[in-house]
Amino acid sequence: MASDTTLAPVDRDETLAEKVYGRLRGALVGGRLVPGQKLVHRQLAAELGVSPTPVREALLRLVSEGALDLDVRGISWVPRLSPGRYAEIMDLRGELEGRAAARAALLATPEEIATLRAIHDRLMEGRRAKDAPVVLAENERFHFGVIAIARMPVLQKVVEHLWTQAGPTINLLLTVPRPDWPNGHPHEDLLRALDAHDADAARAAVERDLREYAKIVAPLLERDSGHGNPD
Amino acid sequence: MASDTTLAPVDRDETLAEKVYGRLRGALVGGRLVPGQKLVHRQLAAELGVSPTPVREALLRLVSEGALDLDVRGISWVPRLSPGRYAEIMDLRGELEGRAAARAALLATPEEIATLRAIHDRLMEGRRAKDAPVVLAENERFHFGVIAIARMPVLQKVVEHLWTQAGPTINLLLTVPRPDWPNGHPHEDLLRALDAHDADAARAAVERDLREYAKIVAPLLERDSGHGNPD
DNA sequence: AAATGATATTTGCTATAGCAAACATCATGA
DNA sequence: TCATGATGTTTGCTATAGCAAATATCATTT
Repeated sequence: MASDTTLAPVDRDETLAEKVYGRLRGALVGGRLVPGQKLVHRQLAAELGVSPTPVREALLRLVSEGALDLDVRGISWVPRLSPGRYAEIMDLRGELEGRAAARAALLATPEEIATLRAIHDRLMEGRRAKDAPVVLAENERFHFGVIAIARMPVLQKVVEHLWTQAGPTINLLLTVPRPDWPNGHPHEDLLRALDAHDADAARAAVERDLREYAKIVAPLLERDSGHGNPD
Repeated sequence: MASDTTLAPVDRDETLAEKVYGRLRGALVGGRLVPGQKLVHRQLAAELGVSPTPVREALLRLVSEGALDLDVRGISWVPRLSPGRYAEIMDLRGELEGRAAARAALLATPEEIATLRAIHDRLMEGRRAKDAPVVLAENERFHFGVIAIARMPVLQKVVEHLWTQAGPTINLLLTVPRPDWPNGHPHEDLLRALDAHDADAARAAVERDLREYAKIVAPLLERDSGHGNPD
């Protein structure tokens, strides 16, 4: 996936700042950081065993992506998403991922579809095993796999940022029993649409996926979206 | 525009990093940084009279927004947009700004529309005076004014990032005579659509604006999008 | 003349230090 | 008991220093 051209692997090792960023982003989208939580860069630095500089850099990057809030004093917070803002994020994801799925339906090769299907199988297996981290990881892989097929790098970055912004809400989801998808999992609709090169069906499948997902999470946000910054 | 509620102005003065970011972003969207240009944080720091730290912070923020490229060695470049990538950016802007305009058509008050119209008048006056900086600034104000009416903060941030990414291309635009909009300026269509609360027409106006804009810029990109990093 | 190699410079990354504002703690006083 | 004020700590921001890799410069060699 990385390079199908000649030579030149040797990807430089990540900087510390990138590692810290990756760790924090993982914690966010894994729901291990709770909304309202304060992130103190010196404390994090001590915990991670690095100097404050790369931690500060990672925090500011997350702020610029909208994944963290920065109050007037420069303190980073895991934001409490208001229901309205959450709805806007999911709405945009639906529009953008739907567009990517439509394009993917036109471009997908059988191999790519098979790869996606394998990801979805692992997702379902993780769900049967009630292994939340696996479910979350494979779900993310699935969604970005579709975007990769569509070859839309700008859209990909936008959705990555939206994904991170909605990340902390999923710990709410984990507190509630997962739905059983009486009409079948939307991913399966999407896979069929890709097989059939049916762009409209692909878009509809993604939109249904996100809509049903949001329908579960939204009510859980009501109680959660305080306005202040209690510490 | 900032606070129509009681008390509490006193917005803390910007940090140096924010000032540097603002200056660099302005240079990007004003076309004063040429694609392919290398940005060396220590040199910039010396020019701006600050230490390397806030400059580095500003550069990395722009990188995370996609406005600058970072090569493997950690050097920041003003990216050369490929025609395909430019098209993707404008396509996404069309979709997102179109959506915002549609919503703005439902929400806009007469006062808000009047404000927009004043902005557009200044834009046209700047154009008659061939004052490019004014035209660019008022155009940006107009587009984000529409988004502000729509009350879509997440979308706003996304479009800001897209705007910055497409920024360096406008110096290409400045080399070419501006079109005369034989069918009238799309902004005027949009203003009429807002007046009429016609969401579909508003969306169409924005999409036409961006499409015709892109039609001018795209051919200019062909020659410009080298792949390498000449210095 | 071209290639090679040594040296000096540049440059990004990380760590550290200092400052000022914010915050917490606690003693004092009404 | 509660308010006030002094003091020490925390914390974000900026500057500075050191390191290592990359780059540039230049002398040497073939």
